[in-house]
Order: sequence, then C-alpha cells, then structure tokens
Amino acid sequence: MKPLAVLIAGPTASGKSALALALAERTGGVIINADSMQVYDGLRVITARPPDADLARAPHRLYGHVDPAADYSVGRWLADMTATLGQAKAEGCLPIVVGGTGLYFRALLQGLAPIPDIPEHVRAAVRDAAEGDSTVILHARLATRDPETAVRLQPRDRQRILRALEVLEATGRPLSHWQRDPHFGLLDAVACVKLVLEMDRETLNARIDARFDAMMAEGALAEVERLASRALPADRPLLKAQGVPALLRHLRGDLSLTQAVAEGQSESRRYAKRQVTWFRHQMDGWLRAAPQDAPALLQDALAP
RNA sequence: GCCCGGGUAGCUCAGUUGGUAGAGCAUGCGACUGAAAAUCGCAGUGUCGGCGGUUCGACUCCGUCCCCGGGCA
Repeated sequence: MKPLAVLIAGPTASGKSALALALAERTGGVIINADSMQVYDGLRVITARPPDADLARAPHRLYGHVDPAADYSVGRWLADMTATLGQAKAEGCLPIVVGGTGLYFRALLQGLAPIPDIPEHVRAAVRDAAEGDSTVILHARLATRDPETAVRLQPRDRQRILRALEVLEATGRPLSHWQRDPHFGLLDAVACVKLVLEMDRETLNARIDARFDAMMAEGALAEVERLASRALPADRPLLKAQGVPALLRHLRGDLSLTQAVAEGQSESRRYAKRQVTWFRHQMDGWLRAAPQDAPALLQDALAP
C-alpha cells in the first residue's frame, strides 16, 4: 500500500535536504520542514534553509513562515502540520517530512499531551515569581506541588522546571497528569517510511566545519547583523541557533571572526552529537542509512 | 656561549614547606512532551621533558642532558 508519508531525520549537515529534494522531484511530493529553526524567517543562510533554486524544484512547506519575534513551539508546529498534511492529502502529494528536530518527529507520530496554551500573563507571573530564586529552590517548590514531575527533572533544569510550574499555575493540574492523558500522533507510524541518515562522527564533523565556512562565504555574518538590528528580546530561539551567539559576540567586538567561526563550528558539532543520541535511543523502528545508500533504500521502501 | 623564564590531560594552566596529581575548555556517554539548533546529567584520560642522584618515599630537592620563549654577548 501507498505510504502516508516519508520521514527523513538526520543530524545537521548530513544531507537531508538534498535527499528530500531528489525524492520530491521523483515522486511529485511536497517537502515539509521538521526543523525548529528553519521555521523562522530572518536567518536563511545560517539555519541552512533551502535556497530559492531548491524551492523552484519542488513545493516546500513550513520554511521561514514564522517571524523571529513570535513565540513558536512544538505545539504550534503540530498545528501547522495538521493543516499542511491535510492540504497535501487533498492535493494527492506525498508528504516528505524532513528535519533534525527529534522532538518534532516524536510529536508528529505520538502526539502531545493535550495541555492548553499557557496564557502569556501566567508565564510572565511565574517567571517574575522565580526571578532571583535559584533553580534548585524552584525545583524544591515544584516537588511539593507536582512530585512526580519533579522527580523526573534535574534540579538545575530551569527551563523544564519553569514549564512545569506554568502548567500547574495555569491549569491547576500537574504536568505529569496531563502527560498521562491519551494523545495521538498525526500520522500512523507503521504506515510511514521513516529514515535516519547516519554517518561516522569524523565525516560528519568535517561536513559541519565545511558547511559553516560556506555559510560565512554566503553572507551569514550580514544576516546575523541584520537580525541583531531588530533588537529582539534575548530569549528568542532564533538568537540561539548554532553559530548565532558567537557571531553576535563578534559583532559586539568581543570575539575575533576566526574565533567566532571556530566556536560556531564546535557548537554545531556538539549539537549534532545530541541529535545522534536522540535518533539512536528515541527512534525505534526507523530505517538507517548513509547518505549514499539512502536513495536506493527509499526507492525500495516506496515501491514494494 | 652566558643569564633568566618555562616544559604537568587533546589545549591553557594550577599544584601551599617531599607522601605517585587537579581546574577550565575541548572530547566521550546519556536524558529529553509547547524555547528542543533549547535545557540538563555523567565520565574520563596523564611514563608530571629524558637520564641519574638524595630520600622509606620526588611533579616537588640536587646533577646532567634535550626542547621552547626572552635577554645579553
């Protein structure tokens, strides 16, 4: 039977986009982004968003459709995804979901706990209340109200602890309870062709370094400078994309360009490691292939 | 050639009167439910430049040689 969709994951710089593009051309499919940074407009080069030449060769969805000032999240992405998959189905196009954000793929296949959006005033209130308190204190506070979640969180993981406190505050119900509620993904995993691109670390690291150099040559610094001129709040996700913090420091004069590039490269290498860890342990049942073997593997999987 | 300063983890270095070593960074491993390119946890590794000597015991003291940096000739 015809697959519902093709899912392509892989660490940064592993060649996902090229593979997806070739497949889309061959099948008349639509490429859909599953990368948490490529959804943003503003830093096309340094987030490795496909260039216009690629966009002309196949339809692309959910790339650069979010303003960098906006609040985006897995939840928003899943909502965008619902519409996008519906549209692809209506058009009879094979959805080719490609990206490096493991959490997005998990949400796509397994769904998300049905937690309502946390109102902005609640988030602000929780943050204000936490201001000045050490993360360990916040963790202890969470432990008295939602012990189950507290046990699962590291006492210094401020981001997740604040999230748990927000959910509690906004809904009056512990995060752990919400997460136990039944929820379902958008796609049936067994009806999808799922592939993780793999290669040895040494090769991947070399590709990461080379790609960062190429990005610099394509004007990464200028686009970062342009974004910086918008003076966005420091907590905006796009400002934390690989290489951006280092280039911002260079623009402020705190770092030489050479150092900034080296730092961007090593940030990217560390990130790739985290991705590989996720793919290794959180993606059971996915096919694995080196980039050069992937096209043939996909061909087999699609034409049984 | 002489005089200083230095040679300790992959890198930069610390090492309190002698008891076989440590911090940051880098690296490796891992966690992951609305910021996820985020956030967080765990772990190393060393012929302490070589060779001798003193000592129960030397990264530490002595001798000597090698290497690097600076100065003087």
